[in-house]
Amino acid sequence: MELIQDIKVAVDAIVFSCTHNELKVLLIKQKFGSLKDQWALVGGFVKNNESLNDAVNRELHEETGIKVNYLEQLYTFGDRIDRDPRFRVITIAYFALVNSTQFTLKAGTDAQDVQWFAVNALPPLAFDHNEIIKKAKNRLQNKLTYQPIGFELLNEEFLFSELENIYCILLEKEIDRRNFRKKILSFGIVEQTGKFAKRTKGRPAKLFKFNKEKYTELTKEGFLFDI
Amino acid sequence: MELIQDIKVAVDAIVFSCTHNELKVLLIKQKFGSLKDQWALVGGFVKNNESLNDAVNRELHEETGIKVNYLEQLYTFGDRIDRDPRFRVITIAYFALVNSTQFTLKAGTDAQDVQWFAVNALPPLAFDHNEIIKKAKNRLQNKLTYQPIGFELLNEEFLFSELENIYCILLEKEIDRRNFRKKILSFGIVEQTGKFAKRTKGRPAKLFKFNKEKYTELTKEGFLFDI
DNA sequence: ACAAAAGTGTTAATCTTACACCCATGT
DNA sequence: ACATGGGTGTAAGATTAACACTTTTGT
Repeated sequence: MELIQDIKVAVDAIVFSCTHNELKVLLIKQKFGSLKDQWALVGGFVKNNESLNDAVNRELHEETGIKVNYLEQLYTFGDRIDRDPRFRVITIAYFALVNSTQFTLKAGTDAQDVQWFAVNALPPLAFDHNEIIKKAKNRLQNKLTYQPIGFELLNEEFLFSELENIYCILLEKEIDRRNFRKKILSFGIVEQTGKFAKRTKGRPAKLFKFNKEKYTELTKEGFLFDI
Repeated sequence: MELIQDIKVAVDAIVFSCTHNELKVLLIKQKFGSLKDQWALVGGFVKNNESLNDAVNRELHEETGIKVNYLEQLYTFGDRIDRDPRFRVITIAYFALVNSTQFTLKAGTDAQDVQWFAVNALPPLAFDHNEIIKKAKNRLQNKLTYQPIGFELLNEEFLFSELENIYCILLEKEIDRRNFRKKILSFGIVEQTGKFAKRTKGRPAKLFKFNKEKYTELTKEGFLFDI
């Protein structure tokens, strides 16, 4: 290389949750810097002695304090060389799933504000973040059909109607309640807890939980989750 | 950021082909530098004013001169901070498919040697390249079942037996010839050319080709390729 | 005429889809 | 007793899987 390389490396997290029958994404507005007053994904620059994974987790912790149930690398955005107008930045985007009922949002020290936004009604975001979220949503929808990640958006103990709802909302289509239940149960990776949800209306509903160990084990034997 | 960020950004390409009933990957041995005398993936540092995509294509061109049929971003490796002992490097890995009968290998200016290696019998490679190839092979196997990329390893005009062979080898399992043909043809994305392959033994075989436009069109209507 | 690879159809089994009524509880 | 959401079974249709013989050519 003739010139010294001068490319900054950032990470960004697309944090999804599902509430009020909508898929939501977590955005922050920063107090200082070029992103002041602009909604953006949670993220920041990677430190020299920090793995990429550590970097996302640190940013998530510093800026929002949430605990994610699932995190995976999505894609590295670095084809538009002016995606950040200040200087050349590539960003490694991660997508995360959380159960948003498990905590209340509190803005971190650098953040002016943190909020959930419906993915289908986003404001204009910093840089190429709208595009990044689009890609993440796409990956989430695909992945949902061939990996049991829907559970990560729910409480550890959940109702079948809640699980069904996740699939309805995220895949944006109707699902037959009976067939869905039959299929999921036939996999043998969801089990009854023996408990019932107290409710104010209707028949009390059984609480279920996802058996991740069982799933891992079945996967080794060639089992394929497929909705 | 307190300190100046000092992370180098590289790209690497895992180039697959399929010959002699084996999945092969393209490796190079460099003339100079720390990689002298060690087999490694095609790759190198990204230039300041160059997109990631351009960087891979440039490296492929400079180091090997091959023309790939398919290229997609695989994963960004940056969790082991000492994966390159010299300094911190993250690499964005791309996986590529080529039809290796379309050209003969010639080492580029910086390369001492370029060769195809059977994926199941690799020598020890530079850095974490063995691990990267493992991930790429995995992705290839998965993708093969839900996207029509097998064609990218073949000539534009191919025999059904060749296509079948690709699937057998890459998925490492037996395939029923009759069912396979029926299924592929039922998709309507493969068509006869009207030509026949000259051959020295056995009945002459029809030449087929993949209709990519048709596939793109069908995809828009919700068609899912699935083997 | 034989060896080699290509081409082809049917049937049983499995999986998927569509569909509607009863159940347990709170008010 | 009624409103609400939970729970369940069956039959028709579609898809997949298993399986073996005939065809065309070169030698």
